[in-house]
Amino acid sequence: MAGSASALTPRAREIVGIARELLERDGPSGLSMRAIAAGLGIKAPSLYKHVADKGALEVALIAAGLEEMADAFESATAGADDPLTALALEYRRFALAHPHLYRLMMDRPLPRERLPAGLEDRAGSVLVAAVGGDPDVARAAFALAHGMVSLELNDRFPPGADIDAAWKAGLAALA
Amino acid sequence: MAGSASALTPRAREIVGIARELLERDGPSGLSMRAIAAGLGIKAPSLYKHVADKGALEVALIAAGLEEMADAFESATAGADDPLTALALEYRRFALAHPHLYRLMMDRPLPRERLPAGLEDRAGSVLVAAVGGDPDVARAAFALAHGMVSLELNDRFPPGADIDAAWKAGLAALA
DNA sequence: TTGCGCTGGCTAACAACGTTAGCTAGCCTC
DNA sequence: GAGGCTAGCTAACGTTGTTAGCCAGCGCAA
Repeated sequence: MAGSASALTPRAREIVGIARELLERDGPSGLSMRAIAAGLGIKAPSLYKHVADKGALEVALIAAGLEEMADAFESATAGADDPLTALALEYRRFALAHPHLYRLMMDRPLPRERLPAGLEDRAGSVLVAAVGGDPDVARAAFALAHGMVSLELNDRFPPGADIDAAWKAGLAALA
Repeated sequence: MAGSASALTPRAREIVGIARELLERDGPSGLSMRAIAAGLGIKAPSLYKHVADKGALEVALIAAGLEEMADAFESATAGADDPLTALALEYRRFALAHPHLYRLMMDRPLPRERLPAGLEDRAGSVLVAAVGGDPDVARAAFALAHGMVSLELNDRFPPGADIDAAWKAGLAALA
């Protein structure tokens, strides 16, 4: 049996929902099993009747995030006259809208075998298409986008830096 | 060379040294106060006679890493005929040589006020020079480099992806 | 109706974590 | 010698993820 996100029982999906809220509101330190349980009016050990462990819960959050990103990318580039810029805007928008989720998704190796098959490729193929078909350029663009939002989220640019201009310079070079 | 290390007592510098070894060998989960103390043959609470808390210890590790990176960047670009490529190679080399340290340095907001003044700018100015003076292009190059190593460290590229070629494509575009 | 077993709660507990309080052995200085 | 500082110690607290074991309620079958 495949351990994908859609294979979750309804109660497990409730748990993931609360986890998502906690993560987005309070950050990773607020994402404790006891806090999740409290959000459902139950005690922490009861969660283990529905979820294997905290890692599985995080995998579910990651999978949901990847799915949302892929959806957003597809609708952002569909029929856009400049798909690369549209994709970049959407990438940044998603990351800034969900900073804690984005970090959870990106700041560790991907647990590929615990993820639904093909999920990872969905967002990737949109990018390759937007960039004109060259996978090396696509990977550089992916790195540019991830680097830009990662540095922005972590407040790594000097105060007063023109982040829009940096995006523009990078995208213009790769186009 | 007025670094944060000079603000530390000798014993504190020993502690940071053990912490560095533990982090690099066992990753962040191996970096516990008890493990650090054990490496010195003492008990965890004794560490607090020398270091304010674990956060301060991490700041010391981050500062040391930034200093090493700045040194490496300066000697890598000094007299290079292609400073941007030399910088990129050195950036990647450092990150792959110290993956856990690199993540500790980059995966969170910079604690600027606990860091030696000017440290952050040192590496930055090397990059701006290597890129020709345009700060927007420099930030895009920074993002490209950080994104590339971050994705590589987290095994984010598909198996068999030509990472060298992706670097080359990105750098060629920004040059 | 009685009884079986599953589901989904619960309490108690454990190990590991960062951290604080309070004690003390040894050493330097007056 | 006396005082005080240094740097260790033990004991303990609160929090974390997690396991074990118990029990109420429900559906179902004999």
